[in-house]
Amino acid sequence: MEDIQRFPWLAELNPNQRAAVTYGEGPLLVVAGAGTGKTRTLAYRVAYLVSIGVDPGRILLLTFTRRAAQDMLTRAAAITSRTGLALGNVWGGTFHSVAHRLLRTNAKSMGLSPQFTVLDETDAAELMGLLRAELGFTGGARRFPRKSTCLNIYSRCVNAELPLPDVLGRHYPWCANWEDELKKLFRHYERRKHSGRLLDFDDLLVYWAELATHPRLGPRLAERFDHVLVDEYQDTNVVQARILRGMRGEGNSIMVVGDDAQSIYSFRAAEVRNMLDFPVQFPNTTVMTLEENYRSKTPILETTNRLIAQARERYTKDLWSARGEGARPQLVTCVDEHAQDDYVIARVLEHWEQGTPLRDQAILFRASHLSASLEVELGRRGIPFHKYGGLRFLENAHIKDVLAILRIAENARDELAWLRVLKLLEGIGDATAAAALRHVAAAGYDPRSISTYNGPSSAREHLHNLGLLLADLLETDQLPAAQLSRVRGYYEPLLEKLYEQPEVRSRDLASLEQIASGFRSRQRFLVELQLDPPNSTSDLAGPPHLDDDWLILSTIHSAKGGEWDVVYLVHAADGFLPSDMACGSEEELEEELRVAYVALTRARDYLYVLWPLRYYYRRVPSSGHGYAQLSRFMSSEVVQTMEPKAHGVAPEDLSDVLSTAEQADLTARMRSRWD
DNA sequence: ACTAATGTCCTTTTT
DNA sequence: GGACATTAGT
Repeated sequence: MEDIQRFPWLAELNPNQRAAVTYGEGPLLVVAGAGTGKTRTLAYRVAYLVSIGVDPGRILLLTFTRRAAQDMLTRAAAITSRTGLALGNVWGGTFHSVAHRLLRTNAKSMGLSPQFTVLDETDAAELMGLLRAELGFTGGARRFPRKSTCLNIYSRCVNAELPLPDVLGRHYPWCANWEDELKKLFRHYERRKHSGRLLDFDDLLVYWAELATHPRLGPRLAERFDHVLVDEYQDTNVVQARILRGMRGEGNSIMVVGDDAQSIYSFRAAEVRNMLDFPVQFPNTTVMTLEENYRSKTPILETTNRLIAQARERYTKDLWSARGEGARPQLVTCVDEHAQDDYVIARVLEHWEQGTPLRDQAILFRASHLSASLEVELGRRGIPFHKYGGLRFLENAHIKDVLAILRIAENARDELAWLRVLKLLEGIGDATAAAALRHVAAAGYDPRSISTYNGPSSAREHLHNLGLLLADLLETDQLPAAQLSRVRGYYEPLLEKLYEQPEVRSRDLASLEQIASGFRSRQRFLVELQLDPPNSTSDLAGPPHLDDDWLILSTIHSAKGGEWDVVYLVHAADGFLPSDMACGSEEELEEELRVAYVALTRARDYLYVLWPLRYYYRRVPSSGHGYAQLSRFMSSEVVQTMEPKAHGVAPEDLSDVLSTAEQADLTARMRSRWD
């Protein structure tokens, strides 16, 4: 009460939220169901702490994405500004980005080179592949696990803190007979990373954990912060939990927020137990729960409550709506994928005509490729949209090529970057690239020395130019965008020889340069790009115009934390949701159910669940004859439809009408049209 | 010895 | 369209 008089904005919270925001000493676990104001609570908490005099630079806010941290800090700043207070420099970001920041300044104390560079997932897999070949594990009678599998196994060992045999037995039984080879591979992987001054994503966490739990270094780090706040705690892994235990010092307090019903990252070794066991790991924890939902109208919430009621194991209770009655969710059966596209677009336009902007409507799907036909159709009809998730912009070959050149300038010991750049040249393959790299190593890793490598004549001029380019990047003090521009000057001529449609790729390089223009140092540009890659087409587009409006397309995973007036879940068929990739165990299926729950709980006013009855182009996993089945999670008892009949008309199957000879005649005529 | 091209199989979610 | 193995070509 006293607090409300001092800070009137606290009256904008409900009593439970307010209790969490103004909570005093000791660890705090907030179990917050979907739409119960989790983000709001964290933002107000930051604002509150700053308002009562906590130094913003001593607050650490850990979130799942960079965007989430920014959103919260923007909201917090808006609140404090109402009492005439600036928010200041709160430490905010993902575990990985904060880890990077801490390791960059503490590299020496951990025995790391301060010039280390970061390997992203594909680079790490590439290194696994390289070592696998060097160690002679490839080419035998028994097939060795592919490089990405090797990395996944390694990564799970690290992130789950489990020994190799356990991981193999539990998740990769078909690789169990390679245990010795894998162990050797991982040993070499560690060595090679160290000699190349490289850290992979997992290293960022692990080194931070080592720093935080070290008997002498840990306490020094912990006393650096007064408050540590963690969002989406249900999706952290045991290394992150260890970091948090280390970050708990004498005088500081820790607050975590999460919802076990929304844990959807166990494929990345996230551990719900982190959240459930928090009170055990942090003695004297206070637990608070938020159950009042401010997002969804009652019929939607009843549906999502019924949906999650199918979960075998669950801790959070049912939510109740503060928003009252509204339209019932609709389960829509479509004849095929095109009918689904048509139906969704028709409803989108209908809602738009009734006043709901496109940006307040979202189409959600389990896997990125499931929106392909919809994207084509939206493009054809001129309806603007932005897609979130599954972009893999950085994994495009031409983007990787260009960035590899910058990475050499940053860390000349990065052999992966070298090999990639060298193998672009004509006449240079694995063996010559490796020889060229030995030449550079012999010159003390001076990148300029590549000029003097006596390679095949077809590549000699390019090698010379590469040396000049690298010298240019090293010697001058240009901004990242200018450096990228130089790199493009070297690379664009190669681009035309290397790829089919160089214009498209060239445009991508232009947007990359656009992104680079936001950075002042090459190191920051490279690292930020790796740790926070563009995740949506809007990240790649220029700044939006005020009057622009666009529809949202998103993977369910990328939609986490979002909410929209109208939500369409498409491809709600067995095999897609749950994904047939995840039907191997009870645990995986449970997680798919939670994925479905995350999807449906994004809706505020209207919810449509759609599934196509028939698939033409893709094999349908469960029933082999082109017909799908409704998602096992979405029975009519769960989503109570008002639209019993199927939408769309299937084209008649004419495959038996023509004889084989007539078919051949038809195709022959089509083929010879230009003769 | 090395590179380039061809063929076959598989295709989730992301820091 | 990518990973990987195999084959053709220099």
